Amino acid sequence: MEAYKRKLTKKTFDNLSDAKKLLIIQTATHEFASQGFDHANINTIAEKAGISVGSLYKYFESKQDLFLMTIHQGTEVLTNTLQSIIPADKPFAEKCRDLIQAIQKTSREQQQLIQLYSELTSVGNSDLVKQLSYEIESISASMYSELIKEGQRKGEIRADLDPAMMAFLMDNLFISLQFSYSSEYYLQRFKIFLGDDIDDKDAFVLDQTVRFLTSALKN
Amino acid sequence: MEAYKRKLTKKTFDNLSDAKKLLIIQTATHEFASQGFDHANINTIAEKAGISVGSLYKYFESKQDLFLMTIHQGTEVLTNTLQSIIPADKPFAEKCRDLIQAIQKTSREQQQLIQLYSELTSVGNSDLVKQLSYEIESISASMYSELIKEGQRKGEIRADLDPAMMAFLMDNLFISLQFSYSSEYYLQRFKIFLGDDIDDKDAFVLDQTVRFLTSALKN
Amino acid sequence: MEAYKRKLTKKTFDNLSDAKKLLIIQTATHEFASQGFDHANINTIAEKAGISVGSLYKYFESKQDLFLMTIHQGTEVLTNTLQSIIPADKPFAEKCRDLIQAIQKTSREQQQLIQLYSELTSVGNSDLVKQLSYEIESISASMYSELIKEGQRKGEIRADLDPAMMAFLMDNLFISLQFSYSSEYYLQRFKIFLGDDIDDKDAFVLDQTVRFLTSALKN
Amino acid sequence: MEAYKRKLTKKTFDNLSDAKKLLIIQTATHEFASQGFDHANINTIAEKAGISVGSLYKYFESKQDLFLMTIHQGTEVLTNTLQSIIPADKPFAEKCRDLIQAIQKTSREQQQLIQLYSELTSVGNSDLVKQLSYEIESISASMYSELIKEGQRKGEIRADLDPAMMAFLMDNLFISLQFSYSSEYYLQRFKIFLGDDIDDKDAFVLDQTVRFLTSALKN
DNA sequence: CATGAATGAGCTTTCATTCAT
DNA sequence: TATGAATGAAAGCTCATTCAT
Repeated sequence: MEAYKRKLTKKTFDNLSDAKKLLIIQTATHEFASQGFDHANINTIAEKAGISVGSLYKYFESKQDLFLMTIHQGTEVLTNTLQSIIPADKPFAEKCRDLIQAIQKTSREQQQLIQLYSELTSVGNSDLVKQLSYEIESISASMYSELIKEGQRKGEIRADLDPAMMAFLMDNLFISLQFSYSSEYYLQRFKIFLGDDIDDKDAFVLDQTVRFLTSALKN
Repeated sequence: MEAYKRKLTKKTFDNLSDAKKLLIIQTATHEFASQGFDHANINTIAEKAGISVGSLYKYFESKQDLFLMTIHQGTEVLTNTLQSIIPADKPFAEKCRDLIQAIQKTSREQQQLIQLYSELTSVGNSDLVKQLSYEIESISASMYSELIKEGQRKGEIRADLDPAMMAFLMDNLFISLQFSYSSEYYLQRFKIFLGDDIDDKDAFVLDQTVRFLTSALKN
Repeated sequence: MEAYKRKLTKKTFDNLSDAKKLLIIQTATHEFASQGFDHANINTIAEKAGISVGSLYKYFESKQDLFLMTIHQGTEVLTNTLQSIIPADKPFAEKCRDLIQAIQKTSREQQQLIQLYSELTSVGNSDLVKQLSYEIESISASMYSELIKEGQRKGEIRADLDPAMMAFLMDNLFISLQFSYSSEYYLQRFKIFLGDDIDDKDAFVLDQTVRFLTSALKN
Repeated sequence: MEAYKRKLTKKTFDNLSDAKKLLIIQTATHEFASQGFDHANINTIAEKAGISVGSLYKYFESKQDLFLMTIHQGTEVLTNTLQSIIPADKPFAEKCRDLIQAIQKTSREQQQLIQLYSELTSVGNSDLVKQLSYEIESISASMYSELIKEGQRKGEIRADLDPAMMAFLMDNLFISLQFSYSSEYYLQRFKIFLGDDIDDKDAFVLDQTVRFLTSALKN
């Protein structure tokens, strides 16, 4: 899995000023998130970022690389959230609550990042995509897994549950929730299940999900 | 939501022999599932189905309509599975087991249908897409919701849980599982969480998921 | 010019009931007039006329033939108007007035026919078009020419003017006026010259055009 | 009417060398004039002009814009002729003669431009078409109108004739004459009225038309 | 290094006409 | 004689990528 490693950006991009790098990333993120990978337009991105296509291709090998880099950047933002919640010294149930609350908050604030992530499937299955998905998913996998194990050590979580599998199920719930708050299609579906006033129901959704999750795992 | 209704196929398609209809649906399903909506090629579909493009456009208004029809067809297959499990006279836990087992089975057998479904987001948000998504999701929504309510009536499921919300969380888990067994990207992710030998772990996944779910809801 | 003669309709069409013939002609006229020759759709015409395309092609060799037939029919209507005005026993000036008034009236009532006529140029230059245009134009040519000659015999019109040439100039004026009342583009132009309230100025246009024309020719 | 203004060409076209611009304009003019708007082929134009379709679409938004640009260019040529004749210090009758002579000359030399103009109607009625037609027609409208008014001030033209209406009638005659010398259909018609030896009759046509026109207007 | 003009394959959709029934 | 399903060539337009300046 680790075998193939390639940088997503060329040195030329790394040498850019932070301001310019940020501008390019933001522009690309916006375009990919709003148009989807296929309909995103490289020329438009270059224009909106105030650089030439020629330069863009000096910084990135291809459209795909640019896309994957925006994902990579976005993931850091999301990972940081996990890092700030999971290691805390709190009971499992409270961490669950914090995580779900964070999802509700970031899904709305960082809508584009979630939308980006859900475009990953459109891109085909190059080695690069595999590498990236590994980077992304293995972080969640190990963090949630650790969270479960810790809960089991502390006696909060049943010992007959497999930590990896529970991490997987938790992540499934969290990803679904993220999509439900940010993608148009999943928002639709959210409303079909719960009614149109989703945005007034944050507390309800939070409460019920915490109950569901803690009850599922608790000793 | 019900206001706008349009047939996905023209009468000319309905008049076709069952064999021809099936061939077209299968060909289109395969193309859309393997290439994604944007990269699917109408000319290729026509050629592989042994008809002319002209005819294809006599049967369907547009590429989008053809796509949505394949989804519609596919959904029926999946819905049938639900219909055969949920009304049964069994305890809730057993129905959960049946449902997850069905997911494991159909996700592999009907891989294309799941892939198709995950393409729905690429298509934009026409009224037709909304109508279709409503058809699809509201069936699951109501069936799972009923399942929960029944469990509550029978005292199997805690009364403090909201049936609609629990239906939503269940469906989230099930959809995630479906994707994990059929989409390349989610399969990757599945393996990152649980190791490469996914296909040998059906029983394990089934068992753990049932535990998780029943424990989450049980009284 | 007379060399090539071919019927525009097949015997099969002639054998149809008058009602059916009329329906086909009206439907085709409407489609060609509103869409233009190129964008007119044979299948649509058949459908709206309540017959099959197959039948339509039994009645007419081609789209072009159908079009030319509608023109042919339309011309008769317009020619009738000339026939009713020119032979009358009135002074030249009054006939001019009658002609222009007729143009104002029929251009609005039979808008489609004029629009049809202006599509003749789009059709290319087959022998059939030549034959048809000859039929149409030679009638006006000879009638206006006779009108002038008669005016000259009666001493109403200057003898130094060539009747054929004057007929040509008159017809130019009349055709331009017809277009100005029926084609969208020429109506625009009409308004640019005379202001937006064209429809309130019939009397004015009539009066000024009669003055212009009679003064141009009078002895 | 002036409200909506859009450039017909993109900056990229303006930046081209004059030779290249001219080549593109000429190629497009030829294609549109010979094939008509609908049958003109963008790929053919690009090929004949020695550029790629991609480039053509970098220079022009659409087929329609390319077409309208060729008209716009053509109009300038025609307008220049008016500008050189109408302001001269000559009697009205002589200006008429000059105008008609100019029509006979340019209609043959610039046949394509006239054919182009007669295609304007095929294009539908976008705002762009309206804008362009306004540009074209209002120039003739005001110039002819001024010509009449000047004639009235100088006592050459009857005071009871409305200048705008007379300008309209004059322009009708002139446009008809232009078409008669350049469009195949109208040339046919010309010959039906005057006989096949049109090209030997320039002097005759000129003389008779001047007589007609001056007599129509003179005091 | 930066630029941005140029490329051209590729794709959806239309519609006059045919012909088996 | 009537039908209408089937055909398939044809055309406008897009956009990732290159490369001369």
